[in-house]
Amino acid sequence: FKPAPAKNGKGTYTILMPPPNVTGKLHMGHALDHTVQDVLVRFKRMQGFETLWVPGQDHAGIATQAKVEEKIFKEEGKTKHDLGREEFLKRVWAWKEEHGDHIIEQIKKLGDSCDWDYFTFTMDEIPHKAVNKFFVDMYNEGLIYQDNYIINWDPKLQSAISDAEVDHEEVQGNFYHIHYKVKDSNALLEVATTRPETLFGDTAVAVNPNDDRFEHLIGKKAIVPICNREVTIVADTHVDMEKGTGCLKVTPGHDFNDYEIGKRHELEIMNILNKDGTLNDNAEAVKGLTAKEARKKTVELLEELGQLVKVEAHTHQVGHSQRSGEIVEPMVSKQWFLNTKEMADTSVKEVENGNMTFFPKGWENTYFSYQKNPRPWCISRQLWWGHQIPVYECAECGHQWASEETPHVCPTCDSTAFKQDSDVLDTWFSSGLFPLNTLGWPDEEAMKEKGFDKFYPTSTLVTGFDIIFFWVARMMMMCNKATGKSPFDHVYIHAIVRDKDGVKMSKSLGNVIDPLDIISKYGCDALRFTLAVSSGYNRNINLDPEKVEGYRNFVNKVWNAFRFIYPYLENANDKGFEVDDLHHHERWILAELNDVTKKVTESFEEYRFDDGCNAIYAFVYDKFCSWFIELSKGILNSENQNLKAQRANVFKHCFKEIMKLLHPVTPFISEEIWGYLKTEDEDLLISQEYPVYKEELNFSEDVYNMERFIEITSSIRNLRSQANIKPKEEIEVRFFTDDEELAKYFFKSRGYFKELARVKSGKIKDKSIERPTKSIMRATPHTEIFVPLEGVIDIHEYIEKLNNDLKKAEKEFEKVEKKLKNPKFIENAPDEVVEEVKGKAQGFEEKMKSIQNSLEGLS
RNA sequence: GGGCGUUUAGCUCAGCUGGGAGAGCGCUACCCUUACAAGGUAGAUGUCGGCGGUUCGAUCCCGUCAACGCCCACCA
Repeated sequence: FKPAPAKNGKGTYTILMPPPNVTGKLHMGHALDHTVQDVLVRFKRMQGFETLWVPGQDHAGIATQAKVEEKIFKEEGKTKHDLGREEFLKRVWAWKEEHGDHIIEQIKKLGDSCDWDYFTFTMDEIPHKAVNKFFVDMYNEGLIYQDNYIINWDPKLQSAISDAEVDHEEVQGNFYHIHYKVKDSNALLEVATTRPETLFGDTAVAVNPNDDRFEHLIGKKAIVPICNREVTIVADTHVDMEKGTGCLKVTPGHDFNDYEIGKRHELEIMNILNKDGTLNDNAEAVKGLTAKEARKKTVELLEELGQLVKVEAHTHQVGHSQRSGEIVEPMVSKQWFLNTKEMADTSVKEVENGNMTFFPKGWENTYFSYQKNPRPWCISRQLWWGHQIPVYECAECGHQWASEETPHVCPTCDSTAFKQDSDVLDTWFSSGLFPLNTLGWPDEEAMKEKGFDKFYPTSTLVTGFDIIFFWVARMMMMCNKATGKSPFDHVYIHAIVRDKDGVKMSKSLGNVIDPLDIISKYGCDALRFTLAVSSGYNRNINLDPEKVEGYRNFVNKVWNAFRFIYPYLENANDKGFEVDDLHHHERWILAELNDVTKKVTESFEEYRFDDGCNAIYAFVYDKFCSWFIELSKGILNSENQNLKAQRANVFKHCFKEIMKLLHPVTPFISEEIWGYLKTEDEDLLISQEYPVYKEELNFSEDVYNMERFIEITSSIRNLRSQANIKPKEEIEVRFFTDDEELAKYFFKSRGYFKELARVKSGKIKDKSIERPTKSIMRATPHTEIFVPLEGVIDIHEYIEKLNNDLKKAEKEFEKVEKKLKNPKFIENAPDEVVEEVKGKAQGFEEKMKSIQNSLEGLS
């Protein structure tokens, strides 16, 4: 799994594994994500690239801290504050040591061929250094700053969270219409709000400056009900005259819009909430209540005062914390921010100018939409588990500075009485540097050792669309800022795995499919093949275990095919084969193998795993097993040692190539079978060279003939089935064709018709000869096939069948004939298309004639 | 409110720059045929969401309508 020097003039190929959380448990999403990556890595490795797949793990600030807090409270009845920061962190590390490996062990069951020596935990020393370096650089550039700003507050976690961590969900609420009195006037302002309890934090009422209903009141004072505070009536264009009552209460401390209005009008910001989301002293009348309780109480008080005009039902979007599920409270608070304006610009440009490409391309839009209007990223979290913010403040002189290393004294006054900021950084701040820190950045020695210059920028990032902003965009921004280069060339966004009905899997719905269960039931290769064959440029994969079963059967088919061939391989002499000596069936299968090689390679290179896997499946199942093996049985069981040896050589060659083609997708079975096929000086399959398309193996004439052979054989079988002829019974068949070349080929293939369709004897004549009676027939565009009527068949049914065939042929004929009669078609269509259509018309006509003749003979 | 996507066989989906509609699963019939019944052989099934346009020709390009889904947005 370690990078080996590149071969065949190839370069390096690097993938970073999206690091699973320490608290994580393996799910289908991982299985898909890792299957795709492992397919790519094994494919590129075999192609000769110096290939590195870097695994890692994320410390997952909030999730981990919450888990450990819960455990301690359950077992000891203590909170983290009872233990203190230092002791609590010790406990988290202990938990991590004990349980952190769980998901890693699960991942290994998927067959990931990543280099575990590169394993990086986001709280390791190097990532810590990276975080500190990046932070300090940004701090010194002024891009990281501390500010009082309105942020999303999670009252349950009691921490700020970023905009991206807020999900808006539809909630059934009410529109409360409230009367605000106007000072020195009898006028009443009707204000509509969904959150009456925030009126305690109102510091203005706003109307649109162009709204003549309220024009005369602008600049006057309104009186906030219950607390009777006087606030100014301001004019602001943000107010929508059509919406609500056209009159807006302004709560700059607890609403993002109002905050902006407040800034424009220099309004006072009033905080009415405690950290746990309850109302504080500033809302005397509802103090200590939760927001929900306070809302009820406020409405009651308003009713008593006669200032509640009406209540209307209203559905609206309310922000919920992705982490805790709690309703998020906008709150003004002192936090650390990263100004991402320029970084976002750069990361957008990098995609626009093609330095980084999305597959499928459509995801660009999503990526852009997140970054066109970036707001400052709130990076501080009021948690303990994570990278503590490397900013220090001196108690003596008040100096604040950022430092990569823990300082000994204050740089301005030499005092030792300084304190580090107690907040930690958003987990994504360290994940955003993952492409750098996994390769040793910023430690020069580590960078050298890990080959930073060789492996950075990485090649492909494989992930789901849900973290395009969280992770992809942040890596683009931060890594570009740090190095001037985008962290990857390609981003492949794969689908989301859903249940068979297209419903997202969730614990509560009980529709979760556990990859480990699937593996133990059907095998890892079957799961991998299913996921790969389901992955292209699609957005959803509806995973039905029956589908996995189907591909398990395919893996089994491969095994059985090998089991059949294996004993014959002792005839092989490992000399390979001379192209000139090849039997036409051998040329055919080699040409087909050559084709599928090309198709698979091209498909994998553009992340069309569906196309690639389908191509292998069809080749192995239909071409190789159904036809080549069947066609070979005669030779394999014959006494002709030369032919047997050559066929064994071809078999061995094909099977080895098939194992190589399959290896990226089904590494287990292919490596196992390879063990029986390889020569002594050949190494493991994983390090073999991937098959390459060769022009000289493109035997198109043999492919053309074989297609005819298959067509005729199937037709004979069809007739047999129609006449209820016993499978073992041998029959006489007569062919009529005017194509001399074809006739020769059929004659040459007579032995194979016998083996595959139980044809006892067959005469090949041209169409001028009288057709046999007491027979049933089938027509192709070039050949008529007659089988004597042996069993009992329903003559009416047979006539109906012929009529059906005739109708089909007529329909097809009419279609092409219509084209040919259209002078504009002849004039405008390319010559080759016209020729093609002419050929088809002729073929259909022949077929029609054949069937008509036969029908006439029957009547 | 803004944006994006999807609509093709019973189900899940593929159809690249326009030129005779495909796969897997499922279904039907017959078969323990000497690798494979987790199999074999044969077979049935589509107004390519509706309407209009461009074109010699449209599943594919343009317009429009409809249904479904997703994302973003400051909770009046």
